[in-house]
Amino acid sequence: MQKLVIPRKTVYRLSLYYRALQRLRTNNIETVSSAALATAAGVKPTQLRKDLTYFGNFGTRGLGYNVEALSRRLTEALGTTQLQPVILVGAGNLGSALLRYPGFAKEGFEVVAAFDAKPLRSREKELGIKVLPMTKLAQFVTEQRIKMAILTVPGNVAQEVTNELIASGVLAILNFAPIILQVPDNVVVNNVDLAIELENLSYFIQ
Amino acid sequence: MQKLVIPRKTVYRLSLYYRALQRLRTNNIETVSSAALATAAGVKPTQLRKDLTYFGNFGTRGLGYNVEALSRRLTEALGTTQLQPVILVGAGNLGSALLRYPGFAKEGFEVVAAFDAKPLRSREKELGIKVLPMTKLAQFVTEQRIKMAILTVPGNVAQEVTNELIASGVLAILNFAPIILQVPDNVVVNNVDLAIELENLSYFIQ
DNA sequence: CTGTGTGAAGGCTTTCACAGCC
DNA sequence: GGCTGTGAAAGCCTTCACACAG
Repeated sequence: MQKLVIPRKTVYRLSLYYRALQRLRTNNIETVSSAALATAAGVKPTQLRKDLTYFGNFGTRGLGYNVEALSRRLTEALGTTQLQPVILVGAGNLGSALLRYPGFAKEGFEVVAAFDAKPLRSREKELGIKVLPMTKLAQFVTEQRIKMAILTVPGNVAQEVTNELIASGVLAILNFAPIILQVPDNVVVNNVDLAIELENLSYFIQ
Repeated sequence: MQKLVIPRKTVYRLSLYYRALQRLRTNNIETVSSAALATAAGVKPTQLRKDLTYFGNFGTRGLGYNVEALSRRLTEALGTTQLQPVILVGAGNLGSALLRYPGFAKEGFEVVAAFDAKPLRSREKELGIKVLPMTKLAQFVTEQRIKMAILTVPGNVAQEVTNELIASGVLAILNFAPIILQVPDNVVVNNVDLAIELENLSYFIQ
């Protein structure tokens, strides 16, 4: 399966489809048309169908898609079949909140450890997880073969921490720091910048 | 100025440029080349220049851009010249963290009120803001002419709350609920879905 | 007759190549 | 010489139109 051929945007939408399918599953719906699923995912039906053809033909003409089967195929494609361990670096305001956020576990990610320059912060409420000092970071990542990290450190140390993560073997970073991280080609970064999202909205309501 | 001509992606990148410019400003750098600014913003120099031409010519050939002037022009374009009041709906884990998050204020947004179905939660630590019951939402939005809202309610009530926001006059929503909101054409929604971002990363490290 | 699968067309963005100005 | 500004080309993604299967 040559996954390099699949457009980035398609991959992103696969997650949207998967989400929508989960809702259908909990409602015990067995079959869904591209029109219905597309609406739930916020895209056009033709786009949904086109996206799915990158992975094969799962639909039944005249009927639609089997929710269960399509759902399973998407987890395979996304690589979320087995639980993926993740670490979180920077247990400040945002970091702590994310540790308590149930959304990750629900989607198959387990935050296995958190790191902070001042690990004593952990007192402030059971986060349900150990907060380790930064000095333990490299060893932990290497030994546990961690591949994914959530980065919620201040912008001025983000690049430095990133370098350490990459040196230890991390391949994917979800970055909340308001900085463009410089990383080698084999490392993927997704940026979530809350202030920029607001700023962007602000443009459209002028 | 016909702003409808400007590509969405360009608008988004303007924020990145603005960010990078702020850093240069604090370092008292007066002039910057498209190459340097592009690197800081994570884009190609030609793209940066192309993006800027949508707003006019600010560069000096052979020299670069004046940091101060370009910076000012970008705030104008983005509509962040004056402080924009924002409300937050849903003061749970994530919502509370965002209330304490300094990033918004730093970029010119003031969260003027928070709303929650169970406003008593507010006790849990001074959030530095009143948490009002949902019953006060419509009146507040109307009276204060609020245009922007951050939505951090559970997915199953997100659409319902959205309808209320829109009916009261909100035009832009930063949505953290894992749902595609159905809104009229004159309303803008930006989605931030943390689980999907992780899922997306997971695909690329297979 | 309904709804998928898909080559082809269309539209949008990015990148190139180079003219133009300091 | 250095760096911006920009039409033109290339690339990418979305949408259309319709063949085809149940």
